[in-house]
Amino acid sequence: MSTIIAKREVGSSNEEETDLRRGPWTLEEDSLLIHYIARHGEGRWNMLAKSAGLKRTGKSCRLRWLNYLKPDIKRGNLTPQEQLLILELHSKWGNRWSKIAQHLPGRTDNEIKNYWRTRVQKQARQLNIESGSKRFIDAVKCFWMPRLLQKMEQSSASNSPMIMKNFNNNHPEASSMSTSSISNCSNNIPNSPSPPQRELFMDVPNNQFSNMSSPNNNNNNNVPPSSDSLQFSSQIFEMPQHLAAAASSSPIVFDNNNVYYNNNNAMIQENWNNVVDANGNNNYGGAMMEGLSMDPLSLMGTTYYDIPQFDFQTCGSDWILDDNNNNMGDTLWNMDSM
DNA sequence: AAAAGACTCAACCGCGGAGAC
DNA sequence: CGTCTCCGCGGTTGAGTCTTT
Repeated sequence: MSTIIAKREVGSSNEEETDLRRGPWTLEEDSLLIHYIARHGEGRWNMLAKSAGLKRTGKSCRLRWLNYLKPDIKRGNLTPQEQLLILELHSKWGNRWSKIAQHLPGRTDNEIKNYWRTRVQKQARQLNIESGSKRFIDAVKCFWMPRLLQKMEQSSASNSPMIMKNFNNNHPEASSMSTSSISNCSNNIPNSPSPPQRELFMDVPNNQFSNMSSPNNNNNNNVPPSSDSLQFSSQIFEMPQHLAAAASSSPIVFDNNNVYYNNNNAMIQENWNNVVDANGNNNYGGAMMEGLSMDPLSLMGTTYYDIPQFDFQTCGSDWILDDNNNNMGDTLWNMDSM
């Protein structure tokens, strides 16, 4: 319900009293604003408000236009890609909402800010983690972002084998995401028991390894890669189609020698040396096992996982614990709630 | 079905920077 | 320089809606 306030304009010779409306905009006001901007363009908001016959402040007009009426504004929930980008950019720039919004076409700073406060900070509250703290940033990087990626992969795998391709095309800025923003995940994370099962998680930049994947590691971030760390240096990683199909429904699990995946509710273990692509070729053996760079040209095939400068390593699903030693991984970052 | 609590998001507020005078 | 106005940003509010009890 709109209210009307009386504003006394001090400085005016006759102390003109202007009635200014506040609160929700009416259709009529929207129409006035849209038509005025269509004719005269935006900007000079105070003058615009008067000229358009709107009893609103220039600020209010600007906000209404930029956050709601502007034609190119996108409606609907943020996609996982957009959420990932927000997390990434927020880790870089903090609460610079307008700057972040510039990288999400059609999304407003207000929308992003609301998303952050209502979704992201809510998760932090539930975990008794101070949002913005190092620990919270770690959790975002090590759990939320990987799971967004996983979700993106799953949805992409079911629609198209070109994992991440569309994401990169739609978000060229994402290709400049730095691995450093997804680094050093373990500093404030409690030590974890040895993971009984490993999922593929994006983590750790080149030459930096955390203790998240190995019970043998200490807190030194620069310890050498543990035997169960697996790192992809290449940006192009071909996934055989049967694995891509498996990945569309449940996580694929890697270790040094094998890939584990779900097939009709049976856990399949396949040695990398036996994994073949659609042409019957094995491109994965030694290179994959050693976590070495793979030649993209040799991987020309049918299915690609185009990973935007992210590195991966295996890690346990229970390595991150909250203050009560509950497994955050089980309870947090429920992507459906995002 | 109703009340209470939780959540969402459009809109407002205060502040600071930029530019004009 | 100092003052004023405009603009844009980030923080906050609160009405409406949804969910839970």
